[in-house]
Amino acid sequence: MVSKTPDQPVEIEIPEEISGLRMTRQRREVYRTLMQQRNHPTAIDVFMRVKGPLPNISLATVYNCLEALVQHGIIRQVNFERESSRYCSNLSEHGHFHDDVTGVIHDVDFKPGVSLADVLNLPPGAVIDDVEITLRGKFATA
Amino acid sequence: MVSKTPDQPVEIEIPEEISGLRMTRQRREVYRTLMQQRNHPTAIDVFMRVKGPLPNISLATVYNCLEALVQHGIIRQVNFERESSRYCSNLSEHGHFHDDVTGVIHDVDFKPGVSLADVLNLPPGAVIDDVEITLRGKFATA
DNA sequence: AATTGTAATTGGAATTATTCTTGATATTGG
DNA sequence: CCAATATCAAGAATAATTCCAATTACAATT
Repeated sequence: MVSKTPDQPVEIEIPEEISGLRMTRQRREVYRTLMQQRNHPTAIDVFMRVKGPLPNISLATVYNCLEALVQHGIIRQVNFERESSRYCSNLSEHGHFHDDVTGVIHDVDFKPGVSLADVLNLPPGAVIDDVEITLRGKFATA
Repeated sequence: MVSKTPDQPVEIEIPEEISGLRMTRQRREVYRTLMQQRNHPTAIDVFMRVKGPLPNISLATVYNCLEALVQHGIIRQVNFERESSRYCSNLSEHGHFHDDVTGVIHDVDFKPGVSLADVLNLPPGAVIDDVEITLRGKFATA
């Protein structure tokens, strides 16, 4: 049995509906996974994890759930080059730093008060709906 | 024969070797295409275009050439979400704005004098090797 | 100019991530 | 409860890209 030690990830309560999307059992587990596993899992990562509570779920359903969650703005889809998409439940505007040595992805927040227009020469009249900032590199060896 | 009208795209001279990469006929044409066609073509776009001067070139070769050119830092590969990769010969650091209405991609330059670290809370010790900034949106209707 | 070794190219098969299709199940409104 | 609708599962299909084995081109050397 799972002991509910304090400070351990306890079952997260997820409402019946989020942003107009009905939470089915499958969507709930997919979303719960992303809430708990903050390391930007791929669809397959999520699939393997969700198989615990829902052994009969199919990969197609995981893809469907992820898509539905993305469409409703409940999670974000993150792409690195042409690798498998990754998903994250951190909705605050942020970029991603991909450590080429370990493969770990770190969220990178914007400094408060800066806007894109301060940094980029946007084409006049452009209305930005979505921004994606991805960095690759490594950590300096002490 | 081709008339060399001034201001028209004239055959671009491409040396025997660039950044240590030997220029074969195929690589030369692929590169020439990217120099002339600045609208971020996909591999297939390049393939179709290069079939003019080299009717027997294969798609695999186009992919090989593009990869070789990218590896040697002669061109850049640009990705939007999970769409086909696009390629561009503009090596100056810049981002891309994807117009969702027309599909056109616009280069977006950085304002002079700004550095990433001014804008982002980079993880301490992170050494950035590559930056990708992609924007999606549309143009305001006058 | 022939020879030889290396690198590049071709064409097709294979792979990978993802999407689509279809029939079965579940869920909700009346 | 029943019909309408939405969701799900399983596997087939697709699209982009990569891999592979067999030529072919090239460069250096004789």
